[in-house]
Formats: sequence, C-alpha cells, structure tokens
Amino acid sequence: MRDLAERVNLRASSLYSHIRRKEEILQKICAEQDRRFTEAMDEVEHMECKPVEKVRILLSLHIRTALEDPTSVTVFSDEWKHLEEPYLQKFSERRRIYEQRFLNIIEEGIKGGAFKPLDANIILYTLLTAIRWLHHKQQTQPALSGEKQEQQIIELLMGGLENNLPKEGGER
Amino acid sequence: MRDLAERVNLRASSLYSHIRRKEEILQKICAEQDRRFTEAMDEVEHMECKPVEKVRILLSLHIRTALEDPTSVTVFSDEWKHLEEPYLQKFSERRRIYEQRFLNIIEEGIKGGAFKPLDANIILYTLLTAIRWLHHKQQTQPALSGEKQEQQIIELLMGGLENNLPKEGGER
DNA sequence: CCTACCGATCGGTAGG
DNA sequence: CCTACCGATCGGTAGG
Repeated sequence: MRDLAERVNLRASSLYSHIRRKEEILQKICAEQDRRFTEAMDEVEHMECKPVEKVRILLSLHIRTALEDPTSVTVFSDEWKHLEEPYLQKFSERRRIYEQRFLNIIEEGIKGGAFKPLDANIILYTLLTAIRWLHHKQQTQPALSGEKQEQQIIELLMGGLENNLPKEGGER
Repeated sequence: MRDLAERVNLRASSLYSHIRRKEEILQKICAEQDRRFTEAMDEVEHMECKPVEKVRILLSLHIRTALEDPTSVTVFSDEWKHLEEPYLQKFSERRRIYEQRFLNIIEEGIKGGAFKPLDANIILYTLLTAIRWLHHKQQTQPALSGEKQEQQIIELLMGGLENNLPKEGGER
C-alpha cells in the first residue's frame, strides 16, 4: 500500500478514503476480468460457426487482453490465488465454469474431427497457459506489432490443434 | 518461515541451524534447476539429430521435470523474481543464455524448413510457457498418466511448430 | 533445537 | 487528504 500510495503521490493512509481494504482492489480487478471473458464466451457460444473458429476468437481475445492490459491480466492470472475466502471459492467456481464452457467447444471440435483426438483438458490448459508470457514481457519493446504477435501465436497453437488427416481415411 | 518450520515440526528459529537466511533456500532451488536444464542443453547441443528432435527432447525434459518435481519448478518458474541482487541479475543472465541456446535450435529448424517461418522468440516463449500449468495442477489426480500427458502436449505443440508444406512447392 | 526476544514492516484506524 | 499511531506478523539473533 505504501508503494501504491507513492505512485499516486499520497500517503498510504489516504488510500483508505478511496478503498475500504487492500483486498478490495484484488477483488475488483478479478471480477472485471471475469466479466470480460464471460461476456465474450456468451457471444461466442451463440455464434453460428465451427469450433475451430470459436477457439480462434477466444484465443484472440486472451492474447489481445494480455497485450492491452498486462497489469490486470497479471492479477487475473497470477494473483487471484491470494483472494480471501469466500471470494476465493466464488472466483474459483466462476473460473471453473468458464473453463467448462471452453472445454465443451473443444470436445465438439474433437467429435467433429476438426481437432486432434487429444484429452480436452490438456488442450485447454496448454492453449490458455501458452500465452501467459505475453503480460510479463512488456518491458522489452516488441520487434513485432501486437497484431503480428497475435497472428503468429494463433498459427502456432491452432496448427497443433487442427487435425490434418483425411476425414475417413487411415494414417498417411 | 513459521509455516515451513511447522511442516518439519520445529520452531522457526531452529531452522537457522540449517540455513543462514530465507533467501538461501530460494537461491539453492533456482541454482539446482538451472544446472539441470543447462546440463541437458549441453547434451542436446552435441547430439547429431535434427532440430525437431532436439526441441522434442527439451520439451520432454521440461514436462517431466514439472510432473516429477512440481515444487521446485514452481520456484524456478514463478518465484525466482524474488531473488535479491546480485543473484537476481546472475540468474537472469543464465536464463537468458539458456533461452539463446534454445533460440539457436529453433532458428536452425526454421532455416532448414522443418519449422514454420514464425518469429523464433514467439515460438520459444509459447513452447516454454505452454506447460506452466502442469506444476500447478497436481491436486486433482490426473485422468491420464504422466507419460500420456507428456505425449499429448508434445504432439499438440510440435504439430503447430512443424512445417507441413512441401519443401519447394507452393501452398497445398 | 529451544526460549525469549527484537527491529522493521505491513494493513489499517482515529481524529481532524 | 494528512499526522500520528497501533497491533500483528515477519525474518532473524542471543544465549543456552
């Protein structure tokens, strides 16, 4: 709180005119990011497109959010575990629901033969975790634009996810 | 330190018969993991095999380490940033060297046409970060064996990395 | 390895 | 929004 106060040219105690407790800051950031991703998931679920396109849209959102708001994403990704009860439980549950909805899309893609027949949980966590470096690497100014970075990460991840085999044939 | 002491049935002050400072624990774990990965890199560099095989071996090591020693990997992956100077600088430099050696292998694969022509830094960080969920998800007992998990993650990641286009031809 | 501490720091409050 | 604090906790030491 002392560090935070210094950044806004106040005394630490003065922060408490704006917030009630330190925990409140953590809660607000987590809740806001949760809302952001949940709303996107609502939209994606109602879209009439293939699983491959839905995953692509969700990945794109995660990547763009990490590039645009790295601080909030750091809190949402790494610091949420410091939430106090009962918020920790509530947040974990909301996270679980989001992941389950994402899993459903992945399962749909596997059943339809668009995705490789891998374990959906492994796919989900690998995809979501694969971009966790973005919000940390903001200090070194990027050689590539955010758009290029997004494009390349998606190509790398979707390339591994999509099934290259012919629909009804054997191997090779 | 109080929590740690409780886990080994001691008083916090008694820990200081075994270590000099709290920081020492962090340093030792970071140094040990650094040595482990550096030694593996030494071996891999001297192997006579293609880049695709080298990346596969390194990924396999990272995955197996995360499964076998999740606590150390958590420290090495997430907690190293709390090292004090001058250890923080030293460690960052050793990390940078390891990453550079990994980058060289990736660049070699791109030049040889085995890997997609993406930015090598993006590939490196995406691959290394993609498995960061493994050491956190140890509580839920796994539906899949460690071997199966390793195999599937590697298939997912290498599938996106490898170039599927014919060597000299156009697209499709 | 324990008891008995200590100085520093932390989140937070009282009162203006 | 500030000054002046407070109780709790932290890493660590003295001395046995």
